[in-house]
Amino acid sequence: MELTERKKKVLRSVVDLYIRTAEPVGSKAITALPDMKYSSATIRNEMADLTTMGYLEQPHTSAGRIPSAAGYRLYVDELMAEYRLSIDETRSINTAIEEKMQKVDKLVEKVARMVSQATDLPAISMASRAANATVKRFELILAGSGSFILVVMLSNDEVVNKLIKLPLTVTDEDLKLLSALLNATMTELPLEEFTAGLMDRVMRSAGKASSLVPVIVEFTTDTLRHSGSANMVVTGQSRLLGLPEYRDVDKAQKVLSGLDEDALSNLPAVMQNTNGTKVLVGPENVSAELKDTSVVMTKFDIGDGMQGMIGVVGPTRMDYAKVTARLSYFAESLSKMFGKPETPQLPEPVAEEETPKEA
Amino acid sequence: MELTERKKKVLRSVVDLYIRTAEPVGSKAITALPDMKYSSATIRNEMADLTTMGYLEQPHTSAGRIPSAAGYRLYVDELMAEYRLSIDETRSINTAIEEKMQKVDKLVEKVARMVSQATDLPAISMASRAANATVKRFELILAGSGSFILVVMLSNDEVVNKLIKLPLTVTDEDLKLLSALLNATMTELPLEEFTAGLMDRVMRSAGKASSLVPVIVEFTTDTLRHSGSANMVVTGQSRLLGLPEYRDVDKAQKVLSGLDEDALSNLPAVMQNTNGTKVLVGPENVSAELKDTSVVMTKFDIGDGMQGMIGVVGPTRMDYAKVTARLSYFAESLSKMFGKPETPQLPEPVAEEETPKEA
DNA sequence: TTTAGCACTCCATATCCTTGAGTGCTAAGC
DNA sequence: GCTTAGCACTCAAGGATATGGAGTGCTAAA
Repeated sequence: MELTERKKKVLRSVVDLYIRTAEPVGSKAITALPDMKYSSATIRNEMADLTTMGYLEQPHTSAGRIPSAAGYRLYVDELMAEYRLSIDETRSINTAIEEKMQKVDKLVEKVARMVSQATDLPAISMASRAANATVKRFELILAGSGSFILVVMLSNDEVVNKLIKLPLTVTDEDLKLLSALLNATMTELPLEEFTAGLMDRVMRSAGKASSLVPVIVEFTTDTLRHSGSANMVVTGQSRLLGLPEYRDVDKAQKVLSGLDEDALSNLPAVMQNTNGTKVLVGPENVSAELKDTSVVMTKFDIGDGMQGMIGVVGPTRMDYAKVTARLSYFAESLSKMFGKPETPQLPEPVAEEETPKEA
Repeated sequence: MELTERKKKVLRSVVDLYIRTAEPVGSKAITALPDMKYSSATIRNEMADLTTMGYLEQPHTSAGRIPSAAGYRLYVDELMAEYRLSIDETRSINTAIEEKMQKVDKLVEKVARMVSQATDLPAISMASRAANATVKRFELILAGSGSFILVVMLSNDEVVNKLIKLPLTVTDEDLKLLSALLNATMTELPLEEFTAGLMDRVMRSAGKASSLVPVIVEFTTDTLRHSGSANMVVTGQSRLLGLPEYRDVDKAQKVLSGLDEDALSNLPAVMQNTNGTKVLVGPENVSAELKDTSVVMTKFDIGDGMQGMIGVVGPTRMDYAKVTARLSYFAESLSKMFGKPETPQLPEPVAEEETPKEA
């Protein structure tokens, strides 16, 4: 059967209405739309066709139609009108970002909160470090007799540290020597080369401080191993319960448990080869628990070779146009903010942080 | 009216039963209990008394009784039988801790997940840094021309760092000088002394690197300001929905939104002067959203002057005995693990807290 | 002081009915 | 040919009514 222009128009109307009302859409409701010049009977025929073509579904004989997954897919890909953010919306997103981004180290969490608030849906936010990092530099800082701080700088400019306490006394001198040794032997190495053999060699050269080596090596390999893994936050789950489709507690629980589990761990894989915004409709989704929901995700650039992803989870009938618009705008603003450190037009040192407010 | 032993026994039975069934408890159900030697009429009289005394409530005339907040309070404080953890339970908690604790920096999150799983309720986990910290030491590490890493060591042995990129070239020499200056002038100072005047003086002495000072100072004050603030994670919200009292979506939403908001920010204050485990029943609770739920919280020691708190949120009829037992055991195990400096394979003398030992 | 008995209350559940929105189909109109 | 008015039919949602049963309070007897 041919998917005529009129059929598309009807389909779009059905989806639009269903997104607004969450109720099955009848032929009469379509007729009432401003630029629908046909009678309800004609619409009924078109809707019957769309149903046999698989774009619409009927909960029961005497109900209106609701879009099927395929219907949403078509809608998202071709039919939906682009949503233009109002100036108000862009402004409120911008000020939100400015206000909240004082402390960058909570980036992931903050972004999740903001996105959740902006869309009134649960939001996912994650940042993944660049994979396959190597160590660029070790620093050992004395912190008192018997304890020191290990600082490991990675090739992706990430820095991790750890306070290590040992039952032996170390001097500043010991640490200087040891860090020189570490920097000479264990930098620029991929994870695979951190073998027992390497550790042995280093320990043998380390002399007095050799007992520190295992702790350091363990922490380092651990860091390298987990570099590249994602750091994910989900917030705003309770917003789901405000939606009519989740008045059914069982449904709600299924979805929520799909959200706070590590069930989302393959999201990064799904987004691997995508640029920009991706919409996963219902069954296309990452996990079984989410098969009755949709996920809209988009990437952004955090700089330093790191990537961020933000997304929201909602019912399949969510307002894709609005959500994708807001999400993209978020991603764009964040990319602008973090992606390019090389745009210092302020004499003010531009770190990842902003505006010293001390007068 | 006198609260006789028999009344207490009845009250305990009512609470026990209600915890199990989530249904109002009638006089007959009490009679059916193994060591109840009285008839239902007698029990009825006792229950009527307990109702007028405010320990029980009646949803409607012809229903059984449910405990009031005061009833739960009494139950928790005096009546409940101590729950003894089985060997299985202690073992599974221990292995969970061992497995998951590889990476300490995700402590808070991991703990929340484990506790939530162990109790089948939403869990809260937080770690608060010691308040009123001062800076013990600054370190500046070159990370490439135009960028360096600022490491700030606090008096509570916490270490924070930040990668700073600047549009000017800094040499290793510059950084050495600057860090000496910082360590000479800005360590051991409480937050209040970080004034504009101080910054001016430092900048004037800093010479070539003076433009770095504002960024450093800002980051430092920010760190000090947020030191003492808590780092909180809530997980397992969806577990609530499995409970009969939250089949009502509106109730569920209220509670959930009370959980993922910052509504919990005054929990630390509530726990301030408590040691061990605290039970907040219903209206005693931290926020209005949680007034129909109970919170069980307990502290543990992370070492380095930092404190952790774990807790769960559940319906007022939750199994207090079981929950508090598991929570305490968790807290104890974690204290053992972190409370003392990290001494590889040295058995340590630990914790003087009371020990629910395995049977 | 305890208990058996009884009348009473009120919720929960099931059943039945009505209502109305929506459909598919047919036949007439353009 | 396409479109539309009309009609019979279906089915879920909501309201009203009846019924069963769990539980109570009270009284009087043991």
